[in-house]
Amino acid sequence: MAGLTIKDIARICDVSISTVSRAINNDPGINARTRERVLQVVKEFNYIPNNSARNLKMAESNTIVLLVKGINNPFFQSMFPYFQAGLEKEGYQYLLHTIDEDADEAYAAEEITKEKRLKGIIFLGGILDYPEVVLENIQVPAVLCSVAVASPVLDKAEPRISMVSIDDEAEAYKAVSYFCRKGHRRIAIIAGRKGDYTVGSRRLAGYRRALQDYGIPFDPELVGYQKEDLPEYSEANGYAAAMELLKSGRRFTAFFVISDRMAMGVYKAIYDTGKKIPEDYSVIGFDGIEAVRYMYPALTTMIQPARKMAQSSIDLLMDQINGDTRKKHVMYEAELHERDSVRTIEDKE
Amino acid sequence: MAGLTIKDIARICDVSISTVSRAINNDPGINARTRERVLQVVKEFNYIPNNSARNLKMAESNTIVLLVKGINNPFFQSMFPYFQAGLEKEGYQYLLHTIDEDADEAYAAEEITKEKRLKGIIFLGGILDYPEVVLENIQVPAVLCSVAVASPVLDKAEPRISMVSIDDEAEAYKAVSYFCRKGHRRIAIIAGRKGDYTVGSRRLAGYRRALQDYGIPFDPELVGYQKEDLPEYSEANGYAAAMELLKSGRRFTAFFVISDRMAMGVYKAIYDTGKKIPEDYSVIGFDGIEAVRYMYPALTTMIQPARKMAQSSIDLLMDQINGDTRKKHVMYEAELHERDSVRTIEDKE
DNA sequence: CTGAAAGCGCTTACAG
DNA sequence: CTGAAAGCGCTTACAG
Repeated sequence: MAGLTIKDIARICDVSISTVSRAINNDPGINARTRERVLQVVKEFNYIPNNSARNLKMAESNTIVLLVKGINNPFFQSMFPYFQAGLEKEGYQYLLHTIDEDADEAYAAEEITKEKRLKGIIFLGGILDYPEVVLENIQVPAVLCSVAVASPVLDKAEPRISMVSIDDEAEAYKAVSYFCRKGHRRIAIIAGRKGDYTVGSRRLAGYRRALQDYGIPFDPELVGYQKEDLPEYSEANGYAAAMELLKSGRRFTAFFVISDRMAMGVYKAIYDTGKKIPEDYSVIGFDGIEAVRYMYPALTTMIQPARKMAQSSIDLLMDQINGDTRKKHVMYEAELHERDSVRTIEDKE
Repeated sequence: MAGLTIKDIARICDVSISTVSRAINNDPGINARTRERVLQVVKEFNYIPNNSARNLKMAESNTIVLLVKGINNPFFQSMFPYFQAGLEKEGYQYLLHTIDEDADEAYAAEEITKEKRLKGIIFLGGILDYPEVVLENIQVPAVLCSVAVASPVLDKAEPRISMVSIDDEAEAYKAVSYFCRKGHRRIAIIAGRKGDYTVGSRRLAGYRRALQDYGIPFDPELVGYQKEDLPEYSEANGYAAAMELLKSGRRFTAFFVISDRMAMGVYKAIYDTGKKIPEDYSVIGFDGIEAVRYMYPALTTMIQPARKMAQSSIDLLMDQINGDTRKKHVMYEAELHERDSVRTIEDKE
């Protein structure tokens, strides 16, 4: 019922199914006229080959999957077009495969690898506790992009997996140092969830190190953790965490917010308490998503080089596909984009 | 090389492959102890069945795909969690399949239907010029959600396809009428691209009808079309179109913007020209995405009932799966959410 | 309850 | 250049 098979086309054309297969796969060893005739029928009857059968039989396909955990993350979303264009330029088919926030990326990767005969796979987002064993299992060229991994794998000299990332600790350090240089000394942070051991904790660590280097004591009361019951890194979570800080009575002049979406929530919290940006509170975000350029005032934020990160991921994957077995770790720097949400505090204040 | 097959597991367990298959598929006709033993080995060796083989053989799977055109559309994004939760609640596997802006949704649908033995498919976004023939071809329960279709299919009495939508013309009419009741008479619109014959043109039509009903002459100079060279419905496009209007020297007091993301761009254009919202310009958006609640001032917008639309799509699909062949068309109303971006113009002004 | 066998729709050596 | 045949890894009647 589900439609025509290669057999039907063969019968109609009065050739063997081998010939039909060769025609649709552009096999060089086929008479041009025969190919035309078959293709004509294929078109006319709107025949579409069954990919499952194809995947089952073929030694290898031409597709690369981008396995995304966190489809709602606008920073990841901003990378999709780059991945797509880049992979297409290399001549590969590109398949976006999304998994739930609570799904197991390792299992998902193995599953899809078995189903399709992938040329390669790029992990975007998520956490991999034992990346080497996962990559070992899937037996397919792979690279991790913005994936949180356990640190042992990150041996600089001899990385055991290919990955591209930023140094979350260092970038958070930059942002907070900037605040310090602008004269801020009471700086709040909207961090990860309590107990987070990935990106959130690394950015928090950078925050603490910056404070220390500038001789500012760390005040646990100035740390706003994301709520468990609100979506992670969402506007709502930024709003809730900021509101709590704002209402705590603690004095501070700046918010370092570890995601741009949360920064949008922070803006609203500030406005809702009748305060102004940057006069009363300065704000720095993280990610560099498109939307925050349009906030009022435009958000100063740490921009992750989305395009470069996507391109590097593709490059590292191509290296592997082309037989270069050396794994590489590309670490990018984020860039503080100064816009209008941070003010300078003069000494006399 | 790609890992264990069912044969390997059979050999290890010293049973036939039939038995392994029954164990992993929870077939009732199998000895409980045998099943345990097999499952134990499956787990230990981390065996994952090949889905292609499974799809090829099985009469029918348990999966439903959500075929999305426009992965970057935040309104669609906001529906993902509802689709996921709803479909899971019904006991189905849910697969998000995304296609490019310039891909052919009809072809994609046929392709995936052949590959997997789908229980059903939901189209989200995109355009279907001949929906009946497409749905006829795929031979699988299907519903269209927010898909632009040619009107003939929309016979109210006897719809030939199942779909859920809003009435774009009527909703735009509502928004613009609201402006009129608030005393605005010079109202600009940020519309679709020139030549758009789908959502954009319908909302523009609603705009024109509202003006007419309120005795306001239509002024083509107040229509800002989206630029061809900027992403559709993006902040950047809203910014560019609004800026052009703002600099044209035309007098007007309000912007009806047919997408929230564009409204974000409009905000910035207004601010960049040194004007205020809503004092100088009032703004109404369309969609009801999360982010615009956090704009300053909070955007008044037409909220599409994302949750209900997702749920209805699921319900219509379930009806078909359960054998009800009657097609239905569910039309929802959007709701104007009054926030802070529209001011009242007094008579004397 | 279990196994041997057929077959899903393709691709790809192998002969001719 | 073309066809007959094997086989990818499963599921599922059919026997026993």
